[in-house]
Amino acid sequence: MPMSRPRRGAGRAKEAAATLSRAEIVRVGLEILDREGVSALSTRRLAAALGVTPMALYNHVRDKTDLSRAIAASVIDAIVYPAPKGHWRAQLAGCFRAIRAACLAHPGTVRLIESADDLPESVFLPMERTLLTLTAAGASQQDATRAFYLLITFTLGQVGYQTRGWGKGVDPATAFERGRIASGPLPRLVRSGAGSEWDWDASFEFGLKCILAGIAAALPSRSRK
Amino acid sequence: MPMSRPRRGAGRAKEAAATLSRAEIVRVGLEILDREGVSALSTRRLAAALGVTPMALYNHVRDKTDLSRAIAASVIDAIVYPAPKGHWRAQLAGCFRAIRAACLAHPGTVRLIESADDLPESVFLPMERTLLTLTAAGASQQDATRAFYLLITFTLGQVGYQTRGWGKGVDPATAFERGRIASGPLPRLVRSGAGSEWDWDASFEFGLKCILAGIAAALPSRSRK
DNA sequence: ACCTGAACACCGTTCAAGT
DNA sequence: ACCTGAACACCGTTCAAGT
Repeated sequence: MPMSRPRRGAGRAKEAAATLSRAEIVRVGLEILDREGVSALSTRRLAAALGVTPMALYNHVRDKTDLSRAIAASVIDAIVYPAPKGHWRAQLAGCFRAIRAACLAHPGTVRLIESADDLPESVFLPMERTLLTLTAAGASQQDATRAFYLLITFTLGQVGYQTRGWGKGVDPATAFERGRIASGPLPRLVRSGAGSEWDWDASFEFGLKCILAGIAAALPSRSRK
Repeated sequence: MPMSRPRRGAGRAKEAAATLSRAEIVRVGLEILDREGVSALSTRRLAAALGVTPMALYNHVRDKTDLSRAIAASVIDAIVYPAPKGHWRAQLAGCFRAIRAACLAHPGTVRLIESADDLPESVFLPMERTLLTLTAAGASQQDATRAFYLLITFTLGQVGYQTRGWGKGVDPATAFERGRIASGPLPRLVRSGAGSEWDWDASFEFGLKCILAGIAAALPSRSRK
């Protein structure tokens, strides 16, 4: 029965990986995620790309959840935060711009983070940074934490809409005529320019500016400047 | 071969639904989603709950994507927005508080929206409202659109973290000792009070206040009040 | 028009077996 | 210690058939 067994590197497997390792699994997993999206990231598909049997993965990874989290962590861990110097506004802006850039470089990551039950520990790093920066600027521990949630939901959400599209495939100008929206046409929306050519960079910077201005207004008055 | 066929209402199927319909499918689907989460929302599982064969669903629903979107739409469509009266701040606050309340009432919805490629048309309703309110307050079409993205990412993201937890199962006090975080302990985070007893309502209101203050500051000076 | 039943190509994962 | 192969309990969906 065991005739020849020329499995390794056969077929579509582009990785002729000599040795299987957790790092290698994560690397190729991220590649699949970037190229073909979350739905393509299956254990069987990944194993095939590595030229290996599905069950071989389980020697380096506990289960699918562990795998997904490891891939997400590999992106988040690679973020380089700018040195925490200067005005607190600049510190926070730099921190969340770095997060955004990292997630945009690997578009599937946000989806992966969103569908994860447990997040990798490294997400606590920007949180700790934000808390340090804001408490030093005079915010209470509580307000600083609230501000972090505000900043992280905005940052990740924005990347999410940018990468997967918002209302993709729906034309607001005709949605009403086709009877799909109940309450009339959407003239403002039609003229908003929100579409495939929307400038997400500018949109992010606008939101960031608003948030930082709002946080400044929430700081105790003596430290507001 | 066709011996008795006592299928309907047998076993665990709690719905003895006389007639299958799109509305009924969506209703029971939302029930499953609320009770057991997105992963339990499969066509086969749903069909069983309806006391019907999986393929019966396909007479009322195009595919899984269509089903998911219909369920999400049923939640979003049910949102009642407060009358657009009073100060623009109050209008926007009311609008997004309504969205938040609706999503919190059906915790799986955010997950469903996040993993949908195409969003239901009804998401354009709060968008149109936001644009109307803000342009009336003096904002440019572009800034109003940016402000909407800011508000919606924050609102949905916040609900997402609230329902699925943020860093659930990770203790920031010990993450470092266990070697899972690279850059030292997280004293600020430990003392932040962010945990299972975190007050998400207050957190949302804080963020909303910041955002509205920030938007106000971005309005042209003559309409800022 | 609506539903069933068998089938297909996928999943994640267990378990016993090989080296 | 690491990998394979067969198997199990699931998926979404097609297709031919029933009423």
